[in-house]
Amino acid sequence: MSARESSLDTVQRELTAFARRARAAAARMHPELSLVAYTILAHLEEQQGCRATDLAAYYLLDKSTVSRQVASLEQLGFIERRVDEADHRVQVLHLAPGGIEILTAARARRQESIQVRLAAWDPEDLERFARYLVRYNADAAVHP
Amino acid sequence: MSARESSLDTVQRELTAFARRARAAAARMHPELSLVAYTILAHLEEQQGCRATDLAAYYLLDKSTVSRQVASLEQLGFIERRVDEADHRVQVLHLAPGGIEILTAARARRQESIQVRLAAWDPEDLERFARYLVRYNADAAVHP
DNA sequence: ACGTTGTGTTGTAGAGTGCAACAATATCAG
DNA sequence: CTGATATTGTTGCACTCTACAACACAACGT
Repeated sequence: MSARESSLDTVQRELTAFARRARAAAARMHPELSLVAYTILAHLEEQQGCRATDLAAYYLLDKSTVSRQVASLEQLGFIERRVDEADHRVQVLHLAPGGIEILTAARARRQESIQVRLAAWDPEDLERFARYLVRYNADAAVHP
Repeated sequence: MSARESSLDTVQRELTAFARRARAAAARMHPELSLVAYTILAHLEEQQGCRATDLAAYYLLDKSTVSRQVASLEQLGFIERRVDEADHRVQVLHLAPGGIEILTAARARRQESIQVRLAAWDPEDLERFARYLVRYNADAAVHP
């Protein structure tokens, strides 16, 4: 096996292992907010004015799944749905005050956890790791 | 926000995004093998002679969940259960021929996909990325 | 021998998901 | 303008994954 194949193999294996643990880890960190819910709220914070269809496309979810998640998040008072005036089929999603609050709390707990976990990392390693992850996800979006 | 905090934030966000997509991506790549099933088979290949309890601990799953997954995989002919002679409570799990076959096929498809995705990466970047992921997962195992 | 601990199974309930069918709105061809 | 088609989102349905609780069985300690 070449060095390149070996690296690819490692990347695949480690990412798979990570993905497998992520859901349970998220549930432990913030039981009140599932990984999907957390992700949607974080996405809405980044990109104010998101449509449900965009979320479905980005996270590879069925539109019905997103529809239910959104309905649930709205009922909990975490997000608001505003009908787009230009296109009455579209609902534009926004964070509600309650959503901002719980997102902030959940993220703080996640950050605390990751800070402990990566405390021993050099700043350069951390920065490079972050860049690699961004690049990987960008590549994954192009070659799904 | 300091550079370190910014990097931590990016790592967290990108890993979350990745985790969110992993399941659907796996389902697309090998519909006959769920992400959990694939992970268990790969784990068994690496570590011949695994106990169900070890799998549960490693992947943060309930023992009942692992029990059902294992039962399903055995019924499909992908793994074998052998009672440990030294401790009759323990079932040692091994890959069956069918499991080796389907694991090989699924991994090939995953590798093909990841190869396309990371085709433009320099070997050094790839190698560093792989090392970072290994280190991250090791840290995550220590600070769960 | 008996209580405790460890390993795995089964019952139950709930969340997450995809597919198919549907309603409402928008767009485009004629 | 009108009707066909496409887009956006919801609902019904079935299935998987999952955790928790209760249990059975084996092993280990006193």
